[in-house]
Amino acid sequence: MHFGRPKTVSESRHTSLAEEVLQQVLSFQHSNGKSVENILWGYEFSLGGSDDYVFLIRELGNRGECSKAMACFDFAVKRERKRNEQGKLASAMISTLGRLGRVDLAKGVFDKAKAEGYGNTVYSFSALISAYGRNGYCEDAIKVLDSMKTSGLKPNLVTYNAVIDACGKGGMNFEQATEVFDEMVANGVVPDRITYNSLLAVCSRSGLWEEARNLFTEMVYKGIDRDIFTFNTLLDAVCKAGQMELAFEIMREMSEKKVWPNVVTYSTMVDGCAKAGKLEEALSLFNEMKFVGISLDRMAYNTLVAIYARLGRFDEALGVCLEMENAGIKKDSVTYNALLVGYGKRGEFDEVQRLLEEMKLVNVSPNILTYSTLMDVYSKGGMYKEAMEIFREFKQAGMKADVVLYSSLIDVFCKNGMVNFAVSLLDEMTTEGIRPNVVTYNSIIDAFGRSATARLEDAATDEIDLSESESSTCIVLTSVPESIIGFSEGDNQVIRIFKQLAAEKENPLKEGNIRNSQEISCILGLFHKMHELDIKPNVVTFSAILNACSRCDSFEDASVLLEELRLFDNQVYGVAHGLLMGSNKDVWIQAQSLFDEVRRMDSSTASAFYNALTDMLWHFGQKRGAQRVMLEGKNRQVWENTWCDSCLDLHMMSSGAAQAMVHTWLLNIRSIVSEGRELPKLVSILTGWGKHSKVVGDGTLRRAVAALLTGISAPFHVAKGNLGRFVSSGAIVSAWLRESGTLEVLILQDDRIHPENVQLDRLPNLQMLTL
DNA sequence: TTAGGGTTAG
Repeated sequence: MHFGRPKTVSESRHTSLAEEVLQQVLSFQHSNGKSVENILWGYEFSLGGSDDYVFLIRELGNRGECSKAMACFDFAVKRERKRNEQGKLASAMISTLGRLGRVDLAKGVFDKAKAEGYGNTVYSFSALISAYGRNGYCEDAIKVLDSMKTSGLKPNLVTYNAVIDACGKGGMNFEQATEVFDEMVANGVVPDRITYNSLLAVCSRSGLWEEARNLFTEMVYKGIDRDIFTFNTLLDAVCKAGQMELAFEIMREMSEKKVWPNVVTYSTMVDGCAKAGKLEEALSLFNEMKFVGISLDRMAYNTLVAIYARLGRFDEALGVCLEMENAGIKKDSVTYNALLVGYGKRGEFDEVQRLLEEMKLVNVSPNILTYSTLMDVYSKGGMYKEAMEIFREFKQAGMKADVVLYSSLIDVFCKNGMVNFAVSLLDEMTTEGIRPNVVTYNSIIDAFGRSATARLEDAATDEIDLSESESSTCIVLTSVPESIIGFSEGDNQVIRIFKQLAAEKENPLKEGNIRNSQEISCILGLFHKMHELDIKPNVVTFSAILNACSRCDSFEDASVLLEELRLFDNQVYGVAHGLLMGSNKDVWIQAQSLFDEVRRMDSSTASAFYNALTDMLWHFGQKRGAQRVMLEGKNRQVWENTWCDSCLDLHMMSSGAAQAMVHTWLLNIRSIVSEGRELPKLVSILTGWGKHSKVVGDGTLRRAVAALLTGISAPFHVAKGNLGRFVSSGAIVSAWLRESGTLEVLILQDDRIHPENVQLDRLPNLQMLTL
């Protein structure tokens, strides 16, 4: 009935008396079913039938008063004699329970309604589908749709819309949602604006921004109006894909179409900017929003708090909290979690403690996100005792671990060289019915890339029960107890591991090479499992695989890993493999388009990929390729570092990328010298001393650069008081650069020789290098 | 029956 037209907000058909009753029921403290019933008895003959009761049920639901709403429903359905009116009440109750997240109760009402003869309606089926859908039970929603047909009912527009919506919320893919869409059309039900909006949401959740744009165009073509939901959902799809230029274009378009951006539009855009690392733009959108007179709501405030907290701009984050509370919105668990992440990641554990106490004081209970966050930041901060306490608290709260909590634990194990425990935990979560995701796998793949076998052998002699393990170097062959998360304190391996980690805190992880075929086969096993579970890899996976290649002693082992990369993504493989084999023109064109895609990601994701790719090339002696990739990254400002005549900043670079850069930079200042110009008085190379590496103080980069400088006899020495800074006077460096042999050592040569590319092997274009 | 936020990988 509302095809192509905006759905009008239906006139509420309740009486004013119903509002009075609502207030009475709401103000009734400590109410149980009985007392709500008593209030309702008092108005039995004055309330205007089921419309009033539907109003009460919905409004009580909106205020989270689940049991009062149920009491109201029970009362109303008992006094109602007409079946269709009882049916209306049932649908309202099912829908309300669905919104409250009480699917179990919704199903109960549905079953009861059917048994008592008023529930066999399209409405109650649709309501149940929606209840399942909004709580992520997509398969149940589809089962209800099927059962509806066997009950002799014809699904209508609302039913199908609810099913498509359920597909989106339950994480179904676009094809499956399209099947429902096709079935709907085949049954003569004409899709409307909401159908399309829900399909758009499916696209948004599966990252299909181009598909979303096609649907949007299809709506125009079919003459279906596009409303604020349409635009916001499309924007969300586009933002989630990091296509921010397009997002801004769409936002302009909506104003032209007189669909005015609202608080959701702005929050979506802000989040998109923030995720793409464009924080200044995100903040200025907030200002714009305030300027055009849109007030921030709870979500918008929380988004803003999260951005400031992540940036470590705590004064501003707390300022926003204050502003929010002044607007009458109390900090909730989302706000607290955002702050906890911010302080935790920066190691400000006193503040973490203070916030935890504050939460308890104002009765905001920690949820699973709070626990995951805390365990993660404490573990990463080396505070294993505290992490263990949080784990205990989490167990005591009776919560069930989810994919993030498992992944976080898995990562802690991986970072501490206990890959065997990590893999067992992966098995355990799968058995528990919790589906690992790409992050879970990335942690473990990355750990294999670092493969700290040495550390694991030490662990075998420790308190943890590894007694059955031979001192084998194959990590996964060592057996671990059946249950790691464990049920009781006594057999809880997580607690034991935390205890052990706390006891041997100062024992940094040694990185080693991938040494044996068993380890390779273990990684392959992981990849196969990913394919089996249909877990899509992402750029982090690719970086981890490339890093693992860099840890392979033999080219043959690396080839096995690259083959896995090929199975995942032909383009990334093509570039990595092509560059490794000695680049040619085609490979470089392919590489350019890959780099264009990487550019859309935030800077740390992008730099990690460039780092991994350059390292792999450098490791296998493809130094010219490494240099080329590094230059590309530099031109695209991947590392945000300083490059000038007096200083080279190598922070955040992998050792391969950094070494390639040192060569390039020295060639660059050599061109200054050969033009007869003078170098600055002091020239320096900054490597940092490992503050930014995963293992504090590790300084792998510093060591690699030191070795490189020694190797080419560059006259730099470590700066006084700064281990991570190499300095020299401009005059000395100039003299060295003018020496006859210097140019030759600076120009990178490939270690591997590829006869097929000989004609392409020319000296680097020095003009290109003068940046 | 439809839209936005907080946790995990590099």
